[in-house]
Amino acid sequence: MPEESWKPPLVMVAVDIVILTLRASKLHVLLVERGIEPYLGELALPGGFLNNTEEDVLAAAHRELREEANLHGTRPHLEQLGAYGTPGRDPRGRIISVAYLAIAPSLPEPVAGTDAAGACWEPVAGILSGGMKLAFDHHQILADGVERARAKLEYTSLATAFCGETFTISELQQVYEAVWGVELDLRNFYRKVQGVAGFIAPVSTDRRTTKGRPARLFRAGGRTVLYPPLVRPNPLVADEEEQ
Amino acid sequence: MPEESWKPPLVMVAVDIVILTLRASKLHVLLVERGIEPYLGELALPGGFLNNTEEDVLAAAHRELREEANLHGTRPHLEQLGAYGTPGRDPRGRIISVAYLAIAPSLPEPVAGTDAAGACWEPVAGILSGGMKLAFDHHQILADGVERARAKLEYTSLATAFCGETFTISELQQVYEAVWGVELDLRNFYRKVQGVAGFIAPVSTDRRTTKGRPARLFRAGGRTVLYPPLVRPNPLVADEEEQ
DNA sequence: AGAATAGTGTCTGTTAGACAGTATACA
DNA sequence: TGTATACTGTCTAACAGACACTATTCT
Repeated sequence: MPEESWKPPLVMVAVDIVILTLRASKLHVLLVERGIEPYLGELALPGGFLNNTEEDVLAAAHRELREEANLHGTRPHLEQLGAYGTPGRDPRGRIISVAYLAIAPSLPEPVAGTDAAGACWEPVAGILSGGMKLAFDHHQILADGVERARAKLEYTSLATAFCGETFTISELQQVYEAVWGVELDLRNFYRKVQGVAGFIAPVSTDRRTTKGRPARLFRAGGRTVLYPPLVRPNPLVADEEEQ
Repeated sequence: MPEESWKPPLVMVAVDIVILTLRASKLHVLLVERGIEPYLGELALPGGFLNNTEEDVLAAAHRELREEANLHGTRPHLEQLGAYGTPGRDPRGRIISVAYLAIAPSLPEPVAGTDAAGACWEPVAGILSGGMKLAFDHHQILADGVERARAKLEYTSLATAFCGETFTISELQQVYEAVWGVELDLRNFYRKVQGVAGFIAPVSTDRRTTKGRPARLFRAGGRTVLYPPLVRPNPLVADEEEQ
């Protein structure tokens, strides 16, 4: 038990961000090549320490997001994943990292972040299957972030955060298929999506595509909680658990 | 941007725990009366600082759980809710609190925690409706914890964590009704619960109750992820949002 | 037999999944 | 009119919600 003059230990606080987007109909995450030790030269999630004792954690996440990804104008979705504070996760000392999940619309231009030297979009599938190692415990953080995104697609309008201001229904379907890693029936998807009140709202204009019939445009409806939810197909219930 | 000799700021790290249980068929949370400033004498979630620089955050949560609630033998469910790190949330300085959600079976005995002086179980409903103020940002943490529990009842076997080693189906139903704050149809509940493979497993013995036909006993089946999920009734979809 | 609690069975409207055809635009 | 893309309609099996009765124990 703490005595009278006992002082709590001091630790460093960092933020790390799982920035997800769609590129070429595949789920990608933004990674940076580390320019300093430890893990110099290896790939890691973008992030950094709090600037000062007064900086808000969420504000720090927003700042890192701005520095690393060049999201001109767009206000991406940003939510906290949790704190990762196992001793020894960073050889520099006791560091607690607050992880965030960000969802960005797929931008035509490549990364070209102002700050981080080698920033790149990497396909998530290859990393999760163990084909690529990340620094620190970032593999776990990424896995948690992807699982959060998959789950929230079911019962929130998070999918629209992957799209631009306006989008077509098949673009929205590609989001679900890429994040969930499944194929969905086109007709059932149309029916369900348009059946959830307030999920998507029609926009008068049509988008001219290369060929064929132009698709109708939609924007995110006001509703953020989807009811009834869009349930993902049975994941062949093998019993695995968190914690 | 940090320069060469820049050092990250140091902050204090605490853990706070939302310990939920069922008492008299109502959802309760464990609160303690603060014995020191700030918020001296007010009610707060149990918690405290890391013991030392080497203590794991999850281990600290387990330690606080052991100190505050006397859970003889039972291994309660414990999962992280997230980090709460807004500057100014604690007048003593910059403190980041990692919040945890714990679910404990309802014990017949009152609290009598070894450590905290005035620990008591308080009904959650009254607090959430604004009828009771908590110290710090603990009202928000409690609200997040309850919402997490409500959500996880749908698609995980979390409800069994509210029960003892063995339980009857109507006891399980009382968990759902208390946490969700709704009434469920008894017959549909029996059908659904027994339809989810691996959710509950029968135990040969019957429990002698006061009167009437003895109820069959079950224990938690191996499965932690429920498929199909037990969806809670439509919450009259009014559009509210987190973040 | 009555009281008290435990546990089924059925009916119906809705939904999910599977599937094939029609519509619109451009060359 | 051919091609390429966008969209819609139907059928069926399963499920959800509503509802009323039977079963077992003790006194």
